[in-house]
Amino acid sequence: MTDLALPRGATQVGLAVDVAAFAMHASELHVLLVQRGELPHARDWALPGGFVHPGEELHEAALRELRTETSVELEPRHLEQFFTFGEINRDPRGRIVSVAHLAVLPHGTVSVSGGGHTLGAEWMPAHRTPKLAFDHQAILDRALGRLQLRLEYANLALEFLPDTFTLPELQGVYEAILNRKLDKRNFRKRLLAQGSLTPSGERRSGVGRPAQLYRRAKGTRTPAL
Amino acid sequence: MTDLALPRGATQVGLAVDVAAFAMHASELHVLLVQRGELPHARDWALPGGFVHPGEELHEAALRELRTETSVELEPRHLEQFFTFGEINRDPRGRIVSVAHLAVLPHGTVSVSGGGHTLGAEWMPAHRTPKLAFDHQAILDRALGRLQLRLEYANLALEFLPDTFTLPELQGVYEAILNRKLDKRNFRKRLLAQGSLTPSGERRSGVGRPAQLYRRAKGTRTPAL
DNA sequence: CCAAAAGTGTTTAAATTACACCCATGC
DNA sequence: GCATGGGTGTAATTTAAACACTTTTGG
Repeated sequence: MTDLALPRGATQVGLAVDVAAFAMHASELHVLLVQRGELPHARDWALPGGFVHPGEELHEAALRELRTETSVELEPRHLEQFFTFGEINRDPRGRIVSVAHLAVLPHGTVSVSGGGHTLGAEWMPAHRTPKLAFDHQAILDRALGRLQLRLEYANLALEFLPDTFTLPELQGVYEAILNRKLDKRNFRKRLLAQGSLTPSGERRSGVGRPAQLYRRAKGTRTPAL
Repeated sequence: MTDLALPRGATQVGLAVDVAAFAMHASELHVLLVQRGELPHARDWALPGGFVHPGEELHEAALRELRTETSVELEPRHLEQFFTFGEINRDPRGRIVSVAHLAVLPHGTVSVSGGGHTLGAEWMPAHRTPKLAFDHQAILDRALGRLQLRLEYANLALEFLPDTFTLPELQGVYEAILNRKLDKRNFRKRLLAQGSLTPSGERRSGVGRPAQLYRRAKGTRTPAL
């Protein structure tokens, strides 16, 4: 491999990543937002994101922005690129192309606080967010669409839950993402039939009858796509 | 909107597009390839593509590259971005991020010749291509996957055909893309049931019994996605 | 009348939907 | 013993898959 110069006329653009990071809280799907501390759009809420560093892969940049703009400590259980936003005027600072990523964080990722250049970070209900900076509402909409698609294909719902979980909890994840109610009996039938769950033997007590705990069956990791 | 400077540390990268353009020829799915005339990878076959110009939208760049690198005269009937390839070392000239596009050209787009910096352009069977430059085989593989997905969702198969077409022709498109045979009776049942085809009244004669001609039913344009 | 491709229906299996009551526990 | 949430089965409908022969035309 020879090292060659870029041809003349090759547009140099700012390369950024944005991350729509989802998690479940209180039976509702939440998305992680940060409050911007700088112009443009200072004080507006936005998806975490920023510029890719030299020598950094796209997914590494996505992870870094997630970690530094928020105090999220946990590794995402799923991370995928889903669309690239490149409209000329999407950012007033110049031509900035953003490769948007979808991330799933496990349950328990509750407390976040701002970091880096942000004033703060918060989990907000994904289906009703405040006005967002730039074209981030469009990015979020597309992320939600992709999330719903992935629910059917991959077992992506499992990534929202801890290692062991109950069937009503899993159903709650589906309902929060699809934004509609599902029939309990049909849901259980379908999920158990596909054989990707193993009963752990334990049960979880709370109010009402204790629920059977399940875990992901061996050899059913979410495919890489 | 204030005009602001890019922050320090913002990576500037070369922004490119590549296009996997498909069409049907002789009952086989073909992809449009160009033979490179310059380093790197001179004389290798590659997907048409190149750098985005300043002030040019991503899809405009994709269309321009398609037109200038090949002599394809027709408008694509479908064009969508499907993945962004950004690995650090995918191009020996430096950090070049390519937004890959999938295009569908209508039937009849037969003759192509090289243009611009290419030595030539050719339609090649999509499922068995020569060794390709850069990571273009990976791009093509992903394009084929996306094409198969779209077949189910949207009526993307119709975009491969002229305005009027026969059911056996349409089935041929499905079979070429899915790379397997389909049952004639079930295929017709399914397609006619979904009500997106209207018989034109005409028939097409050739060898054997003449076939009924159909056209796309009104109000069933392929969704924008 | 023969070759070639178009066209047509039925049966079976599988998947999806709708739907209502009993069970186990904590207080 | 009662409130709370967990758990279970069946019938009806829809959808998908398998499968072979007849029809129309040109030569």
